[in-house]
Amino acid sequence: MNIGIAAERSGVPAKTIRYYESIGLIRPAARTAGNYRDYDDHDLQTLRFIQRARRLGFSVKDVANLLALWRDRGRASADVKRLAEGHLAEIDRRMQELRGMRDTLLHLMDRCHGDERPDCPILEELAGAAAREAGRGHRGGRAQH
Amino acid sequence: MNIGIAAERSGVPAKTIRYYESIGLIRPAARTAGNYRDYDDHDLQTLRFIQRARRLGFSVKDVANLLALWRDRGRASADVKRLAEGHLAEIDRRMQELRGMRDTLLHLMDRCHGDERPDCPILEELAGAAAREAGRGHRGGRAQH
DNA sequence: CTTGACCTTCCAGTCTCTGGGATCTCCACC
DNA sequence: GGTGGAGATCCCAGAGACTGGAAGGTCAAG
Repeated sequence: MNIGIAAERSGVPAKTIRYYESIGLIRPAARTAGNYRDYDDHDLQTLRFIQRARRLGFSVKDVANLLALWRDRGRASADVKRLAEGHLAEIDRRMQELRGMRDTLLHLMDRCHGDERPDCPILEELAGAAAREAGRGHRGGRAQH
Repeated sequence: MNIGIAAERSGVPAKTIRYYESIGLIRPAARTAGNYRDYDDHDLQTLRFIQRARRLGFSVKDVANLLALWRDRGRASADVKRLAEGHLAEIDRRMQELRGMRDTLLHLMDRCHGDERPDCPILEELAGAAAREAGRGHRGGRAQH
């Protein structure tokens, strides 16, 4: 099948399939007489595998490893799980980071009137209010970092 | 002061300061006779402002807007707050996305033995979740994209 | 005057695509 | 057989936000 059909059926855009081939994530596709890439059901399965892994946030590099494990009938499931654990840790790290940002941001926003007046705790804090407030003993000026 | 000192005191790496200048986020620094960039306390304050905003996850583009609002004594705090709200929404969106990945990943990992045996639900799901999903939740038309 | 830290500029690479342009091939229809 | 249009090919550039490295200029200390 042509790349367009493979794209449609796998959910991976044709452009991205070519890109994956170019970086070696997937093997070069078979070619027709007219030099079109020619995919079969097996390729489709691989493409779908890749798409699902990417949707779970695995990097392309991780996906390459998962793919290798998938093809290796003698793999230990521990190897797969270890990879997944690493990824989970990364997800947790990113969530933690976002949570910290969110908390600080909400705190700042709460104290900003959000009206036509120019005074704004958000800008003040970004500008260094924490230091000055700490010096003056002004309340509520605690920085997260 | 030299860029190295400014970097140290602001927490923004020298390379990044040059980068910020190159993209117009900060104005070109003054230069010494030897063509070294020369920063004063005002520049330092700007750099620190930028760093705090970046730590809160604001994009460089947003930071440029925040900087403009900061310098505009006649701004309305509502404008600042609106920008912050947009950013908060983006943070929430990303957290949601990560939470979804995390949930799915955890679900898969729970069912994987993680031992020396090769059978692994993580790989199995990546390889064929769609087939089962199609059986349960029918997808009417082919993908449009 | 030499040494070495610090500075300069510019180019390339990261990561994962995505869009665009020029050109080529296929297929259905007349 | 001709034609139109879809869809294929290739390659370059850009996005976001830096980061590393090369090749060379400047400065203060010894």
